[in-house]
This record gives sequence, C-alpha cells and structure tokens, in this order.
Amino acid sequence: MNAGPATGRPSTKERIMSAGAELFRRQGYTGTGLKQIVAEADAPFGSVYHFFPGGKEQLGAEVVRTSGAAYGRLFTAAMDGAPDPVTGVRDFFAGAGRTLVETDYADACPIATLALEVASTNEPLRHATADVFTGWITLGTAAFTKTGIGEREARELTIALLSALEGAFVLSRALRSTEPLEVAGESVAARASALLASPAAPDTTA
Amino acid sequence: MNAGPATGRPSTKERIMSAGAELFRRQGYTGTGLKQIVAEADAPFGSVYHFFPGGKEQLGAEVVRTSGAAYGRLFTAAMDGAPDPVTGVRDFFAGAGRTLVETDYADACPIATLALEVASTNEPLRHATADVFTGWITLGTAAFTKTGIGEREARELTIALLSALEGAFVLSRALRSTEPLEVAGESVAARASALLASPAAPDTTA
DNA sequence: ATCGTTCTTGATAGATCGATCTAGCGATAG
DNA sequence: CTATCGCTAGATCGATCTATCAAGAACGAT
Repeated sequence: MNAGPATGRPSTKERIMSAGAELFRRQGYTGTGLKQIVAEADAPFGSVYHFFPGGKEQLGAEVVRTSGAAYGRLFTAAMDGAPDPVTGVRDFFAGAGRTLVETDYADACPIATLALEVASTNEPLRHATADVFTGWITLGTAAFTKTGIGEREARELTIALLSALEGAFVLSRALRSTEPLEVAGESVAARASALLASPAAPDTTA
Repeated sequence: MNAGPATGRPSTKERIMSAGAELFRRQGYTGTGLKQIVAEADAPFGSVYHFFPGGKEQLGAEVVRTSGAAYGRLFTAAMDGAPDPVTGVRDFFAGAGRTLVETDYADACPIATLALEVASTNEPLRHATADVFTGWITLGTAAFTKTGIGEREARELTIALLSALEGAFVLSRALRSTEPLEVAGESVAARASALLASPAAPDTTA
C-alpha cells in the first residue's frame, strides 16, 4: 500500500495510470496496447492485472475519471485566478493552446479521443466519460453562477464552452494550428461578456 | 469497371468504402478491423488489397476524403435551402441532431473519431483529415461571405461553427443527449445573427 | 524466525490483427 | 475456341493483442 509521495519514484499503479492516461489521450483507447503502457510505465505486465483485475477496461475507466477530475481542477483554477469570468475563459483557452503547441499538438482533451471511440461500443467506458462531462458541466455552471449569471444561462454557457473547446481541439490537432482554439475561445468569451452585460435577459439568441 | 448505378447492388469497391465509412465513423480507425469491414460489405478479403494496394491506410484516406466531401455538401445544401444564414445554421444543427437520435447516437461527424486517433500517430491520415477540415472552412466562408458578412468574420464564424459542432458531437454522443447540440447550434446562430446586424464591425468580441 | 500478504515478474495461451499469396472465376476480344 | 484481364476467394503468415498463470521477492506481524 505505497502511495509514495515523499521520495523516490511513484508507485507502480501510479506509473501505470500516468502512462495509460498519456497514451489514451494521444492515441486513443483501441490504439494503445497494454504492452505499450507497461513499457512506458516501466512496470511488469502482470501488475496491470494485479491492480486492475477488470483488465484494460477497468484501467481505462479509472484513467478517465482521474484525468477528468484533474482537468476539471485546471478549469476551476483558471476561473478562480482571474479577476472576471471573461478573463478566466480567455486564460483557460490560452493555456490549452500553449499546452497543445508545447506537446506538438498531442495533448488536448484527456478523454475526448477515447470518448468518441467508445461512445457506441463500450457502455461502461461511455458511462465513465459521461460522468466526467456531467461533472465539468456542474463545475462550470457553479463557477459562472457565482459571477451573477443566471442558472440556466450559466449552464448553457458552460455547455457552449465545452463544445467549443472540444471541437477546437479536433480542428487544431488535425490542422496543426492554434487558430481554431483562438477563434473558439474568443467566441465563448464574447458570449460570456454578453451574458454579464444583461444579467436577466430571458433570451439572448435573437 | 462497374460503376453500377442503375440496377443491382453497388460495386465491391463501393460496398467496401461504405462499410469502412460507417465503421470508422462509429468505432474509429484502430477499433475497426479489415475483417469486420469485408464482413459488413459482404466482400472477399482479398478485394480490399485489389482496390486499395496501400492497405488499410489507403482505404482510410479515401474514406475520409469521400465522406468528408459528402458531409460538406450536406452543409451547403442546408445553407442554400434556407432563406437566411441564421436559419441555415439552425437547420443544419437540427438535422445533425435528428441523425444522431435516429442512429442511437452513433452517426455524428464522419471523420472526427478517426481524426483524433491519427492526429499524432499517422501523418498521411492526419493530412487527409486536415484537407477535409480546410475544405469545410473554405466552403463555409464562401457561404457566409455570400450573405454580406466580411471575409474575416465569415471565416471566424465558420471555424466557430465547426468547433461548436464537433465538440457538441463529442458531448452529445457521450451523454446520449441532444442538449449540447442544441445549445451549440443556438450559440452559433446567435453569433451569425450578430454579424449580420453589424456587417462592417471591426471587432465583435467586446 | 516463520508465516502470510502484497506485489513483482515474465512466460504463455488463444484470439485477432494487417498483409501477402496463389488459384480460379467470368466476361470480353481476337 | 482460347487467351487475357479484372476481380473474386480464402488460406496462411508473422506480429500483436488481451488475459491468465505460476512462481519468486519484499515486507510486516506475531
């Protein structure tokens, strides 16, 4: 039962989770083999089935939930560290763009590739991704509500933000350009700004 | 050289392409085996390598370009069939939502799953997806420019539309709900509407 | 010190992957 | 009739996949 934080390398389970998270994020679920994961983690093959008796599927589910939660904290940090929500949104998209460029367009959303792959083929994993997305929506709605935006508007703004972010990741990775991420970020920032200006508008679409 | 349009079943090559397109769209590239494709297409295994000497990769690239072009025509049709671009955008998102529900959340973007999978692992396929996205951006920019929106604004609106669409597909498929698609569609429609109202505004973000 | 538990370790099984290869079918041209 | 060529057809190859298994090392408790 080594949680191994103080000194030395992380525990075997942690190394397997980290390697799995990185590879699933970059190559997807079916595109990543357990052999590759244990090689990257420098862990014995059998340990996978020691820590994850459910095999690859259980490892995938735990990775999805763990890195999903971590990414949610990244969003919260950006919002909390900004003077206003519009700046927070801009900071978050800018940070995502920086990470993308620094990793040569490899590290975008930690679960999107896997989510698309399993949406129609693996119900337990689909459910894990759905839980993460639901958590992000709850989280974003709370953050925007705190700034004076109405409950309904805050939820829709969050969903629009996540959609724009995920879609921009798809385009940016394929095109190897940060332009989609920048345009999407500005688009969401503009919408957030409009909602802050008219706090009680019942309909902002027309 | 049977193009086989008039009567009877489509040619073997067409059946392989169709089956590949459907399976890549739903399960991704690495998650789909050639054996499964030929089984679905009711075609002999060897025919794959007769029509696609480059193997799975060549089949994938041709499928990406073909179904990418078809999806682009779908967008153009929605825009041309609507009285104004805002209605066109709404129609397009509504149609995408209908398809999603009718196929039990399986058929969303024809190339997004594959695009994320190969973005960092397969350069020829990544290039094929980039070509398709670039084509869509060109197509959308032209459609919006035609309605009086400035060149730059039209391009950014198109990129925002595609980002919102792709991201909403990710969320909607995972959550098995059309809410993200509806919210994203309204968000893009609102932005298009704003751009039509102020045709020459140099900056619409603040 | 000895036992028991936890974790490590890699060999191996059984299935499936993409790819190659040879053989044969069927229509058409000479 | 026969030669040719496009296509069908599936056996087969080596590699790789997930999963299982048995055995050994490390460590704590009594």
